[in-house]
Amino acid sequence: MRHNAAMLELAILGFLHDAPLHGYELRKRIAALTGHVKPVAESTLYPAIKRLEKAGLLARRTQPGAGAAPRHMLTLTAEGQAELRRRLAHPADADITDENRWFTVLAFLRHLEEPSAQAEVLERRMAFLRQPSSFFYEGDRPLRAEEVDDPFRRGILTVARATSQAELSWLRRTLDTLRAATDG
Amino acid sequence: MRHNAAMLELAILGFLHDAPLHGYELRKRIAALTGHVKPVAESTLYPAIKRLEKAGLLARRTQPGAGAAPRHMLTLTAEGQAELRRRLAHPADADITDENRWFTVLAFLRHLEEPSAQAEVLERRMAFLRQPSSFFYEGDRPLRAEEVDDPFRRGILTVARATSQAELSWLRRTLDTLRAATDG
DNA sequence: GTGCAATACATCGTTGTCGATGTATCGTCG
DNA sequence: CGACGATACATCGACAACGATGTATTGCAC
Repeated sequence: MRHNAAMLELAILGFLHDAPLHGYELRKRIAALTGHVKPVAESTLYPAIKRLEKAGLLARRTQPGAGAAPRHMLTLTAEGQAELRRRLAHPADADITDENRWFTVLAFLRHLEEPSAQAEVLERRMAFLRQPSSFFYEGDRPLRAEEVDDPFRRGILTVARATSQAELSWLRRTLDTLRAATDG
Repeated sequence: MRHNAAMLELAILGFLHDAPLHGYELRKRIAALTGHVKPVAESTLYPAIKRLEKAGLLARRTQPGAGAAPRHMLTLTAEGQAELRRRLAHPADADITDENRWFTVLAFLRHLEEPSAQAEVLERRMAFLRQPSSFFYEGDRPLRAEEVDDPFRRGILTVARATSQAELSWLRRTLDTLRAATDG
């Protein structure tokens, strides 16, 4: 289960948790979710479906094609639902640090039932965003935007800073709500 | 030259343009640049160096190791410099749309000599950020944060919006400066 | 004096990615 | 009626990613 694979599989499991879908429709939904940033090829999606099927996480029933060729309606099995929750509750480190992958986790995090489990995941992201890290260093010291001469590198730091602040403030608001839900 | 490979190769060429380095040092710089978001394994870096060497983009000279094992000092060849500029001037679409890859382009964009060539690349990013795209759709219409119920999906849209606004304003400022440099 | 971390590079095997290509049906436009 | 695009899925081959593992040296701490 390499880098992107985890993300793609998570998206498949997540979408199928909402409703049974066939591959082609799944493909369109994934394209809408991540396609404008990082498109997924058909020849990547179908093998991924097979992997998940082989692992018993989803089942397919062939239906006469509404439009054209026969459709393979895909349904999440009980194990599939359990696996989805496991992956959402305990994402790999790269799922927390890589924005693309993190957004995929967020897109399906509502499938975790416990607000406290959701909060735990958000807290991991918060810890990552809070640690002082840069893209450029002087020795071991992370450089701030003002200390970098190159305007393009300053841009990286400026944008990263704005993103991180916006996300931290959203995380704080959302965690407050989740904690209120747990206490109440 | 698949997905990540392009980004990794660009980083190698970019760092070597500044100064000759050996693989181990290269690895540390790449880790600083992108490692906290998306780490690169040693066993990915060394084959990448070999690919570039084989393509004649860089040359190596073996030196007695300062610390330990013999170092392979890597230098960018003339073709390597030309290739770096080519990749910077004409990035693939995914280099523009994927934030990780885009940041890598930005980190080395100063190696393009012409301010007008730099401006062209920034304009491609601006065009991408300006087109109305979401992560969630109702039919074909992109949904705004306020229209989405799920708090986590709202978070995605909120954060993406803040990033995109911060970056657009930085892009406008920087493009103004670049245009002033071209006119002046 | 020996284990351990850091330096520095390499290879191997498994798995994932993706472009190219193929197959088949249906609707529609001309 | 013939081309074309959308629907719907599949296979193949080349190549990239990466964990595991290996090799070899230096220096430091215990």
